[in-house]
Amino acid sequence: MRKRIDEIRRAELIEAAHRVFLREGLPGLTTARICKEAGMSPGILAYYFKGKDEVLYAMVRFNNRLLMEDVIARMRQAATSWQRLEAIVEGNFPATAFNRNVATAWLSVCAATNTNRNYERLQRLFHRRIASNLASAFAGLLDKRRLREASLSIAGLIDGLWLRKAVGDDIGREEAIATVLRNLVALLSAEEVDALRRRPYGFAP
Amino acid sequence: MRKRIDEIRRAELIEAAHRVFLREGLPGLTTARICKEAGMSPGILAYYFKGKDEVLYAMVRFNNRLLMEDVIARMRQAATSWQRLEAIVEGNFPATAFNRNVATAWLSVCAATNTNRNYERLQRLFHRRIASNLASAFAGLLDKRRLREASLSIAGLIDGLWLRKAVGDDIGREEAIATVLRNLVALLSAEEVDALRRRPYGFAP
DNA sequence: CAATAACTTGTACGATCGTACAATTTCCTG
DNA sequence: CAGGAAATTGTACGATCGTACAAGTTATTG
Repeated sequence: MRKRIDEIRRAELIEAAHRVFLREGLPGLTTARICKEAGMSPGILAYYFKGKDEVLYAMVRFNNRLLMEDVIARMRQAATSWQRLEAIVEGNFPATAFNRNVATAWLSVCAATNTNRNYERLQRLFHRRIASNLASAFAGLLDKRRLREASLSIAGLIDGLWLRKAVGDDIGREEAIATVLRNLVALLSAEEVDALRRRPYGFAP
Repeated sequence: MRKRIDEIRRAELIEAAHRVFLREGLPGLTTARICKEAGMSPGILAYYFKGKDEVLYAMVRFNNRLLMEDVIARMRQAATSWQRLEAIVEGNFPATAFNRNVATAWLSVCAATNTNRNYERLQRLFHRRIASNLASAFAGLLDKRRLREASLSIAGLIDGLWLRKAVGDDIGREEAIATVLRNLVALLSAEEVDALRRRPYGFAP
């Protein structure tokens, strides 16, 4: 039973940290507030974690995993390469999460990447996953140069729209998705778009 | 002579704050470090500024103004609408500033926008300027809907590429500019691009 | 050359944070 | 029901930060 209560408490603290993080921002995320949010004593954090940084790391890791799993689930339901691309884009703008607080939180983590090695590793992994997913959807259709161009454009635009959301721009989820997909279509020729739409998932070049 | 030394010291402190900011990040930007960087006593900051926040505000404001003036200077040299667009894009990736530290600093400011009203006002103004510049370059060519689409894509992609730079992605200035311009061309029809290239600056619809 | 204003220094105070730790309570087991 | 391990509490310590302020130095002016 020891293992059980351990993981329960850790999960509770991580969830509490997440709520505080979204409400107070990264500078406002203190150990005392996390414990209070979880309804526990201020000292409890040091018992289940090595320190504050470990909680943060676990929190970011958990949310990245959540987003990734959502994207993967969407991709599994895709029948064509085009639907796979839609799944990637839509998955990167979760309906319940595309708001200013979440965007700001995400931005804070990116900003902290420069000083915190753990964050950097996490972000790098996260970005590689997106690039890998895009590459699989484009597989065999684009050469290396154009794949890089499309990936950078799509991934960059997704991040950019999140950033605009963070600074208060009035962008809706549907508009964000439409904007990315519009750019995606524009970057490809009509024949390429048609090929993506016709090509079933799992197509090997 | 009072006004003179006042502004000199203020400028020195702002410059010192800027250097510390780029080196240590937003969390590492302390009053003591700013003063030490400027070669002054720790208490001097309170004499020339109301507090730390005012220094930060002045610093961001100063750098935004610098970037804006560069963009405007480039736009003045443009002979056609297309060159105006190039000026906007190139001006948003300054050769000496498109590096990871600057990108991280910029990101930190965006992340702080949610809690700091002054930052929010500054960022909002900054974004309006870019939107306004883009609108003037597209004037008469695109209707309201497509203007919004193009502005959101271009401005979002610019911000997104800065974000990728901040998290360590290996993106060069030329590649960033080329990516944005490539998307811009893709979003327009061949006739529209041609019209932009032919149309002299100052064209009235 | 004073004397008054402007400028600069160094320090000290209060607040806040992360963390360690002894004390206390809860829970399980033999 | 004991008794020891696990879990939780509350506090206290050191470090760091922003700011205020008295004291000291420099410059200006009558």
